[in-house]
Amino acid sequence: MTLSLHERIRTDIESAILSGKLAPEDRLPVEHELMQTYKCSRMTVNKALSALAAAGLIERRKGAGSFVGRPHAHSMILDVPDLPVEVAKRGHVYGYQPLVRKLRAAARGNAEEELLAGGRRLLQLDGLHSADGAPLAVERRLVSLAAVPAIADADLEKEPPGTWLLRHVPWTEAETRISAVPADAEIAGLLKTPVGTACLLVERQTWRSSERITAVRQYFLGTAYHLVARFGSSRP
Amino acid sequence: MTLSLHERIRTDIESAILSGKLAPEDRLPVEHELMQTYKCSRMTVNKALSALAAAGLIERRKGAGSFVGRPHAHSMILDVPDLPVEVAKRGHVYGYQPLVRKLRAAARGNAEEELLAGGRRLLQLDGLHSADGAPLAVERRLVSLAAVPAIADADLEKEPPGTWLLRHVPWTEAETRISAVPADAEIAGLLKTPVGTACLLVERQTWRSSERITAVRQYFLGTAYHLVARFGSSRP
DNA sequence: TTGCGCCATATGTCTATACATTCTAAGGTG
DNA sequence: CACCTTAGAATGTATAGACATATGGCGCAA
Repeated sequence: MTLSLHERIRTDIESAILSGKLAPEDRLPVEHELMQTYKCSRMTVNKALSALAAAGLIERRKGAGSFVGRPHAHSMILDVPDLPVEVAKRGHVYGYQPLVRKLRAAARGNAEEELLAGGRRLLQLDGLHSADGAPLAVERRLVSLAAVPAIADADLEKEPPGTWLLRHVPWTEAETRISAVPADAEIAGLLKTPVGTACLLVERQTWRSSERITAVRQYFLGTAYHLVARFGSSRP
Repeated sequence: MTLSLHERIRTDIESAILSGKLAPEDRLPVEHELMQTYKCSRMTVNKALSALAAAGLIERRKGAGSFVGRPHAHSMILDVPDLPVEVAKRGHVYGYQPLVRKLRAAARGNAEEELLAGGRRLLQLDGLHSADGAPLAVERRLVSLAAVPAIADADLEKEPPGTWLLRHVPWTEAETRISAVPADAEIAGLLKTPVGTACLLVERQTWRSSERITAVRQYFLGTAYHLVARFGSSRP
């Protein structure tokens, strides 16, 4: 794979930063210097530096120069795969079993639900994900009918609502909260595991602009599932 | 805030996609059409579209055109904060208590440890993180002396090794695995909690290029800690 | 009808230039 | 010495044009 010139400039600087040759707060060569180093026009250099700035690796200050950003060790990329896809990738047969489908108003006094409902009704969708017939996760989902009226007519018997939403509803923002909880009686019963079993709890909310679309709680069997986050070039 | 022209083109198309006016797989106007619409040069249009492509909102195919991408939930940004900072931010007093500091060879037959050691010795560093005096997490860490010889002389009595490494050792790649496990007798004893309590297990490995630096297992008290991942503009 | 090759189309990259905007530092003035 | 002005430096934005390269459809030939 031959890199284009601006990609080469970009990766050169990138590796200088990642290897520590360029330390945080260090000043980068100015555009004119890089023009001479690589014998190219300023626009080419600019494209490389702008990309690095967009990626958060460097900070550019008009009139002052370009500087290496502070290590951003604090963020990694978390893969949040669609469950059916993920289960299939691990070589198992995926199954989804709907448990509850209920059209209802937001619970009075529950601020979360009231925000999600936006004055209209909510669709509650609970279900059980399984792999090779064994329970994998229990899901409790609320969908705002104000934001997604079409879901009232969707066929959600075989396909989990998360997959349907992913395919039909564009969203702009999401937040996922990950914790560990013991299974209560109901969860434990559905997952066919003793009460108190360690479960990975994934809570996710989704927005389109400032409008709330859906909120979901997924209880994964702790020993059967894990999440992976990465930083840097993907590793097998 | 007045947007520059390429930003305006970018946001115009962005909102057309997010509002659903442009559906996934739809074809965008070609660059020459956008040039006429906005009465600008091709480079300006190109900059806007390239930014959208870099953000994953659209897909560009040379010779074919630009198309709205399928919504992908596949990646979110996971905040992996430095524990002392995170605890302080929540208004608690952070504490770290070293438990084990042992220079040893890789366990024979343990492929993970042998890869990490790279033929030389490992530094094992176990410790307990606490918030307001209450146990928060147990940490079991291995550091490759081949990669980080300086850590043999570091003062790790008050500062956890993770924080020291973060500040002194540049790394290029990391992988974090998140799962839920029950506390075994040892973990439970350290965390002052019953055996079997649900713990959030965070396993992280770090590389510099292809050299392994450190591997750590952190067992968090499930009810006392959670991780957050985000997609989209930061939300309070 | 099928398969191949060509060409118009559309994006990818790069150049050279121009002017705007913002920051820094030098130098002069009170 | 403190303050203000100003010139230069550096990035931000935009233009117009050139050539490169991948795509897909159309027409021609077997």
